[in-house]
Amino acid sequence: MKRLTQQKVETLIREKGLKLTPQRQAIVEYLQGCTHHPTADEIFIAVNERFPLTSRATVYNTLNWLKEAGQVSEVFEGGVARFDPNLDPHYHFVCRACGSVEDIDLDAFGPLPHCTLTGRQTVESYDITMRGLCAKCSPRPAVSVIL
Amino acid sequence: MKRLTQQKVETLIREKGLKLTPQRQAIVEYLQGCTHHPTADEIFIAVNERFPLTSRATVYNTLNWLKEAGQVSEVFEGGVARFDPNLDPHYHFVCRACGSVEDIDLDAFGPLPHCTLTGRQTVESYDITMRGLCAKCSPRPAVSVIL
DNA sequence: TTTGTATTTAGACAAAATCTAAAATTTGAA
DNA sequence: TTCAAATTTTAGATTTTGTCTAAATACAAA
Repeated sequence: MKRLTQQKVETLIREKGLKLTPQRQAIVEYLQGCTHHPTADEIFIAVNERFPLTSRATVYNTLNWLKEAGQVSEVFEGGVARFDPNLDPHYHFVCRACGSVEDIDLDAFGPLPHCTLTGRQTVESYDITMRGLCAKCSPRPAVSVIL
Repeated sequence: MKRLTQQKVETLIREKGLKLTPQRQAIVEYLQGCTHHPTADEIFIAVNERFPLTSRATVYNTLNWLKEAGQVSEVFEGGVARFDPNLDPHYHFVCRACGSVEDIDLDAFGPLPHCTLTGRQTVESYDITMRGLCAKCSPRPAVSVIL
């Protein structure tokens, strides 16, 4: 399971002659520890708990650089941009009730059928987004209880 | 091939006791004639060519109503909301060079393999977005020419 | 034509993201 | 350890996208 790491980011920063700042480290650490798909604002708030004067510009600059460097991807759901530190190829599940976004492993789907487009497009990748109700929001089957 | 139509929208408007205004008609006509996936602003500009004082609020209100009524869908690509008058189930292709969004017929893919999620989610639908280069942006194979 | 109600408009407002110039920090080298 | 150069950060202004509001207007039924 590949994921954004401090170490990898540090290497990339050094390679490009960029600077390792505490703000950048805090953003990466937060993303690394994330179990969900945070918005820029969630990241901004989290980083400000550790570095109270971090500006939004820094958060956006860092996120944009991480995107370009291929260390996070951006997922748009319901008009909201979210950031995804999961570097393994994967799909997404979005709950229509609570809006949560879950990662779905590639092999939940099995191999996709070969796809031939008629319009001479060059297909390089594809995303699949499943929609419905997440476990928490799904109605549970009634359970019999012996009293 | 199902598509948003004036007639269907008029029927829905009457059914709900809403009013048929020239602005609404202009928005629907524009969407109907669209070969691409316009943004709210493109629609705003197009409608204002015919009705110069149409406000953004009217455009957004109408688009939101059309969405609720199931007569258009909203596609988010690259952080931009686009509107889709194609009512047939379909997928999308997005060009990474020019950003254009094309509809891909459902059967370009063939039947999808059965998908079993382990997390007790209830899957109701899914979207597939293919990414790559569109026909215009794809490098063409060299063609031999007899001189 | 009249009337009641829905709709439109212009502009205020809000949220998300980008840009700017000045101040501060990082880093490599002395 | 100190210095200098370059990058980065900050705060706030700005832009973009979308929503909300109150007053004016237009639709549609009688």
